[in-house]
Amino acid sequence: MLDVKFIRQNADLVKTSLKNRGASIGLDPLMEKDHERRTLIQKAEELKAARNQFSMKIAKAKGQGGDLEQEKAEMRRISDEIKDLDTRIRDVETAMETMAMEIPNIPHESVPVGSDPNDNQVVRSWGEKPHFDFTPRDHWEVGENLGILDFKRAAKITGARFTVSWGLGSRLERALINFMLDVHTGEHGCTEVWTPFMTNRDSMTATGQLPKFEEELFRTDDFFLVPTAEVPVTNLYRDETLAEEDLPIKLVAYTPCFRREAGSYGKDTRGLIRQHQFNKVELVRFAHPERSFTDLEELTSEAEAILKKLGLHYRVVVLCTGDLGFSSAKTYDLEVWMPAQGVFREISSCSNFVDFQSRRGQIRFKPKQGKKTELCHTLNGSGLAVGRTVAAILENYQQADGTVRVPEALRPYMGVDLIGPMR
RNA sequence: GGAGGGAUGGCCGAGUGGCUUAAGGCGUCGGUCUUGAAAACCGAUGUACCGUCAGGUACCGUGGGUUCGACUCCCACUCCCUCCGCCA
Repeated sequence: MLDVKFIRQNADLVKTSLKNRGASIGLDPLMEKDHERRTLIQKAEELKAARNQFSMKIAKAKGQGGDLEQEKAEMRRISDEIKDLDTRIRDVETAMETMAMEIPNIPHESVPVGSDPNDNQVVRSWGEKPHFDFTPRDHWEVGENLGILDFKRAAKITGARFTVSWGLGSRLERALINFMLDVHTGEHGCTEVWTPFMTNRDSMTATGQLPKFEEELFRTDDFFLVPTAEVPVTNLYRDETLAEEDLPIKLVAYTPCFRREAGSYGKDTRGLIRQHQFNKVELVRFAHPERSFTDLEELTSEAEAILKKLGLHYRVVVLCTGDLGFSSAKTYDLEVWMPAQGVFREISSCSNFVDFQSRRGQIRFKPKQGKKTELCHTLNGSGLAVGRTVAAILENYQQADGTVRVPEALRPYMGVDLIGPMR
């Protein structure tokens, strides 16, 4: 959420931001409410000052045995008026909150202006496309032929867009999770956290999933299933004040992720690319505002490190204003090469939300030299999406006979060099 | 599911209708002392909103009510804790 005062003072900037994002909402209704609110507050505070005066007078008179009937009557009138004004103020503020929640973050100045994914810019790439002497098969075909991926039974147990993995397929999933966590904790200095996989409404609101994207979430009667570890991990410090010297705080968490994928019917219906439930190792940072964009570069390179160790060809793309997520000020997508389809697929998304989430969640820090408490900047990135990593490995490391070589870095975790057919 | 207890500043914690401008402690910051540190002592230290300024207002879990006036009394709700029951 943006600060209403900031919107008021930087209306042009916010309007440009909305236009560049292709957003359809305007600022005028919010600004009108803002004006109304300030007028009402001024009136109410004047009356409250008067009420405090009268109250003091009555208290003193009572001490001297006096009885101020006239003042009491006046007080009653003032109190009624205050109550009325307070109700109106609250209504206006509720309306403003609803409107402000719908305004997306302002893209950072370094973000290219554009309308759709075609305007995203490739920043760099790593590795090379692997060469095949045969026509590479899609990962679901590789997995089903080996008997390690089982979409049919998953559909029977639950439904479409779920997966069962068997044997070394299951082990690959687990190996990747452990491998990623070990790299981020051991080499990147992240602290591992284990969180609830369901959260309440306040947490979903702070990170920006609610109120706008409720149709994307699975829910129980009481809670929402996490669509990403970003939600529980970022909310660890909601409504807390951190110490400046503790920043940046670097966390990493594994969670399953649950997404309805509403509006994506017909897209990626086969394989592991778009599932209702998938595993992800997530990097989250709480950063000092002065260096959060440096933190974004670091965090992105930490996610890249996993792809490098796995020997997977990828490229880094900076999202243009039109493709940028609602809460993000700047996002790099890591796209891994998928030889069967001959395309790069998103496998990680690394974003700096600046103070957008921390304002909603009141995540703050106290500067050392007696300055005012400030909002932290929050960042996160997949490090990586595990299901898509499995897909990438199956496609990039497949061999003519249908077996799949295990990337060097993963062998200690897999216990084998080769994934052969299930017996 | 049943019974009971609780929610006050960064943290702990006192506070039964108007000197609450929220006691006291811890922590933090500054100072004195010290070669330096610790200890001791002295002082400072909440957040947000309105206003160009002066200044003003609000905030003791949330929302109502009573009252001239609510941290304090009444009602409802939320969350946390303890015990019992059930249970991986």
